[in-house]
Amino acid sequence: MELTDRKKQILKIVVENYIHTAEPVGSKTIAARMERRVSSATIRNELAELTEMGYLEQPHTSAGRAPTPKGYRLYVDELMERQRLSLRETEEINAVLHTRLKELDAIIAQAGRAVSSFLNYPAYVTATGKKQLIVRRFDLIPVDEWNCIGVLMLSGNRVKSHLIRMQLKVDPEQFPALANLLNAHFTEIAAAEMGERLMDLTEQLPAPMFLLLSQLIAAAGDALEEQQQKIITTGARALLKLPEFRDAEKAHALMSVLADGKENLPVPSDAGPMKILIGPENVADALKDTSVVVASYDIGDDMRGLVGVVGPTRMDYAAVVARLSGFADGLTRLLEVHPAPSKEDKQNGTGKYG
Amino acid sequence: MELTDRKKQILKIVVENYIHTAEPVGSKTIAARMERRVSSATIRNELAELTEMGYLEQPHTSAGRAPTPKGYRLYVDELMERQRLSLRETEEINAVLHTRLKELDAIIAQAGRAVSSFLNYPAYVTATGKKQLIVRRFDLIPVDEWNCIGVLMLSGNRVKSHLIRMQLKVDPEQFPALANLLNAHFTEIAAAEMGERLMDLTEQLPAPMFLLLSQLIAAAGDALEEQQQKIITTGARALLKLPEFRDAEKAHALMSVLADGKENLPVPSDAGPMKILIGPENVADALKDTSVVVASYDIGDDMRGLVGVVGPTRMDYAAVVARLSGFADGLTRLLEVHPAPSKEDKQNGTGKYG
DNA sequence: GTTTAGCACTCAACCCTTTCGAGTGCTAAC
DNA sequence: GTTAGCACTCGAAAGGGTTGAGTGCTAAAC
Repeated sequence: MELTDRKKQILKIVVENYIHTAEPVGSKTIAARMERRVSSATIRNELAELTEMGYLEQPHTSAGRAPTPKGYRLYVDELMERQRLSLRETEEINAVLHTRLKELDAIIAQAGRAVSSFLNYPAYVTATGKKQLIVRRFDLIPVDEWNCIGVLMLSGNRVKSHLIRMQLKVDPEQFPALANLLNAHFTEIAAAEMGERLMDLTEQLPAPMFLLLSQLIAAAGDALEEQQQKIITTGARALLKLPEFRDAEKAHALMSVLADGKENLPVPSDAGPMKILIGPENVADALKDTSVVVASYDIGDDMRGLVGVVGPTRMDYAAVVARLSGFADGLTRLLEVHPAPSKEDKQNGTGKYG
Repeated sequence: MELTDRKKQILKIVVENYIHTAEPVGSKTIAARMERRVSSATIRNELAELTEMGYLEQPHTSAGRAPTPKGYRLYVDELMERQRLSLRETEEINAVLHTRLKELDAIIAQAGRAVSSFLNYPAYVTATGKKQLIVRRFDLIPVDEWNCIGVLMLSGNRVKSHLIRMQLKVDPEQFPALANLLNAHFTEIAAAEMGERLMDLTEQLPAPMFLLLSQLIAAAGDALEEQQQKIITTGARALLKLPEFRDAEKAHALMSVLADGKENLPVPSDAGPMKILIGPENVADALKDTSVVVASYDIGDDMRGLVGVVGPTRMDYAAVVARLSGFADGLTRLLEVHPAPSKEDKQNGTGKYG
């Protein structure tokens, strides 16, 4: 038996239809989509042969055809039209990839994963507040005439550094002068003020110097930026174990809320360190059937965050409460501004770069 | 009507049973668990009153009772026994939280999230290889007599820095000497060799100097460590939209494989940059009903990684192939060793600290 | 030889009914 | 106040009939 062009065309139609509907495709549907008009009976003959050849299969006698793996393979290797990405899509992809994660985000995301896998419920973690980081000191380490390493010492004993490629060629001996300028005018102030200060200096500095300075300031501003409000949710998988989410619909609905739930998740509790919201006590409609347990933790002195867990109303409150508060405490300690040297630190005798 | 102690005890039993079974609890079950032996009829009387008072509800006349939100509330506020975490659990929690994420992990995790949300299939990202980062240069910026900022310039133009609290008080003027030692003996070599070199110096240095040096070397070693093999999976949620995973069982099974699937996921394709595995072509049993599309990307010069997507056999191969290769290209470019200054960088005129 | 219309046939999906049993509410006795 | 006993309720599971999309085959048309 031979794989004629018409057979291929039919196979392609079957695959593409099945991809979108997940339903076996019938001869009539195919006939309607064929280039050259043919009757469904003809298609049926062809289908029978394609089935015999192993490219298609029938879930049961009176159903349409679905592709077999062999059928998909042929489709992928020969029939599929390679798509080109639109320019917009390419740009979107690159944009997402280039959004660097801030350090805090990474910690928070990890905490979320940990909580969720510990408790077997979906977890969410937020960080809110108006933390004002300020620069305590600038250092510039010359690398060559185009590059230097900028090192910022920030409030809370944090250090950030990055290689900076200068817009102008710089005599390495100029770097100390630049650093001095930075330290003289731009330390101990909020990021917002830096712009003003820079303006004040416009007239006192030669143009190239000013240019370099503004570049450095911009870089510093970047580093000072801490996410204001970030919500990360993870662990949706855990929901599926629970009988109340047996049907995927419900589970999916809840997960969607969690995934982009920004506004819907319970707000910081004003009172104690721990809050339990049961079913209808939740404000968000989507959570009316679920309970939420939230604990708050401190991020340094000025920010606060929440770790929460979402589950069915019949969640194991006792276990959740205990573990969640353990996590909250752990996070608070982890994010303390002046961390006491921990046992671990002593052991390997170091702080950590990073 | 009064909330007697017995009523409370009954309520507690109902809640705790319901928490574990998700099934309405009947009078007989309760009777069996009561402290003081009573008949099920007595329990039924009490249940009727608890129901009337709004603490319990009946899904239908001939079913047992389940707690109402009000019932849970009472349980949480009064009846629940606060659990204490075992020491082991507390330690586990702290251990997870203290595992800092390496930079590469964060990028990879983010890429995974992006892929999955773009393509609406679960995604996994791996990084494998034996990347040897080496230190190009050390700098130590004195802060006070106890602290300094260590700045490492690494191969691939990466910079890392961290505040280091020294084990001994150090005269700030000693830092340049320490840095010189480091630069003289510990640059341009693999992390593994550092230990040996350090040993070689044992006798040539005064003890305190040696101590400080080893502390700094340990910190550097930490920074050089790049994850060797890391698999991150995300986006399980996407599966639930698909009819083939309508029943949560299937979805959950697949997700479990993904979540800790280390060994089961398709291995790096030796050939081209892209590989499609359809249904039974997969080695792992759990993936026999699903297809996997993987693309590989480069991490600098020595490492490779994979971005993959898992979906039903009827996945939209054309779309997935196009977008996935877009991501792979993007990642390769993002992780290039000598990144060309991007448009973005020119725009805001800076590199970024971080 | 290929294509088409026509027709009998198949079988999952849907709906309706019946059966079954866990669990109730009530009553009367202890 | 507690208990045994019994009739009752109602969801879940199992059986049976109907429906309709889709097939395979045959015989006629191209």
